[in-house]
Amino acid sequence: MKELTYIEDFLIQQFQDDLINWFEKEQRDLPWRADQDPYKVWVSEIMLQQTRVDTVIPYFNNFIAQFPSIEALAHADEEKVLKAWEGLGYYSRVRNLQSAVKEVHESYGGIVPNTPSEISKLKGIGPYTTGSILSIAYGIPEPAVDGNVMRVLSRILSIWDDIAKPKTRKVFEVIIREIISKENPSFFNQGLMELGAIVCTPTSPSCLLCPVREHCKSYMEGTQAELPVKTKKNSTKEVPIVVGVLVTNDNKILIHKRPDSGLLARLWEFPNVEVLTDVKTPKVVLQEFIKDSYHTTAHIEELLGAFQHVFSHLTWNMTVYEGRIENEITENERVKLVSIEELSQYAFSVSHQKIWKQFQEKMGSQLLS
DNA sequence: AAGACGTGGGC
DNA sequence: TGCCCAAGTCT
Repeated sequence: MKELTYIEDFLIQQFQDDLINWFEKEQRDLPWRADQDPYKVWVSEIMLQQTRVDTVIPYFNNFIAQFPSIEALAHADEEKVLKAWEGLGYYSRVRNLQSAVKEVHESYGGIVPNTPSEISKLKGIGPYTTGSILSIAYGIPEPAVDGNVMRVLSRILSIWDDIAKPKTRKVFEVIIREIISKENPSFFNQGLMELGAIVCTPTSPSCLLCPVREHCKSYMEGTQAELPVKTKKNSTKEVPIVVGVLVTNDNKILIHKRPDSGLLARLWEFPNVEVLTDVKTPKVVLQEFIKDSYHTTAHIEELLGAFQHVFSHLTWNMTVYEGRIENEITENERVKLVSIEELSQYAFSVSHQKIWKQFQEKMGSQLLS
């Protein structure tokens, strides 16, 4: 295997010892490190996907307090689960997590499986999460190759493959299988990630503080700032959206649940529609949308504001109006009229939370509950 | 393989 | 301000 030419003169045993000793001494005190409960390891690994540690900590504590076990999450109301994830992003993660937890509860007697083939069949568990759960919760020497690991190893071994390419992950998995500690795969994998998080950072790595500096080829060559090679993605598309915060005569707010798949699936939001024309004004587009969707006439009062919301792959250019509607809307699974207090029980995306905040600031005391 | 899928922080 | 990033997975 040509990948292994990277480690022909690599001191594996000494590298493992240096890395693991450093991790034992310097690891951060994080809530998911209190024990190795496979369920908690699992929840933390899902939350940490593409998400910063500091962001995850309060979500993790709250989530485990509400859903402390496989059984608790398996039986939980999806609405409450989504609410516990509100603001974390990538919401399909939590729907897949609950779905997989139900599968473990029903098909594995509530025990997280400990083989790569079984665990990787669960929804939301890909190659990285398979390796992280198996190594951290069960001490099984499987590679857990994430962005940190690719960055750290590309520097240590001077690997110039583009880490943005899907196939590059496999190169690192082959190498990890050769160099992973069979005695302590948990600390080996976590050590590599921790090193990437606090020492071998994307920009300006702290090489002088690095416990494995003497093993690092790019440090020897002075190329650590050029690695890893990572091609960048395309810029995002802009989508104009018009939104209405609509209040009934008895001060209820109209909210709408998003579809079961796609962007922000199953989250709640204020009525909105993409503005596909530049002939009609956003206000007119909104009025027609409300008439078609809810069979009621809205009296759009004034502009609440206009702002941008940037996602990873697109940007919403939002125009937000406030308005009044007659109290004759038929509620159903996806359309509800809620009081101000009730509204806080529903999970909203951040963009619509911002809208609600603006609305409350503007309306202030006018809306008494 | 490449694009969908969120958000907040750092420079 | 704008761009890149942060413990990926699914289609």
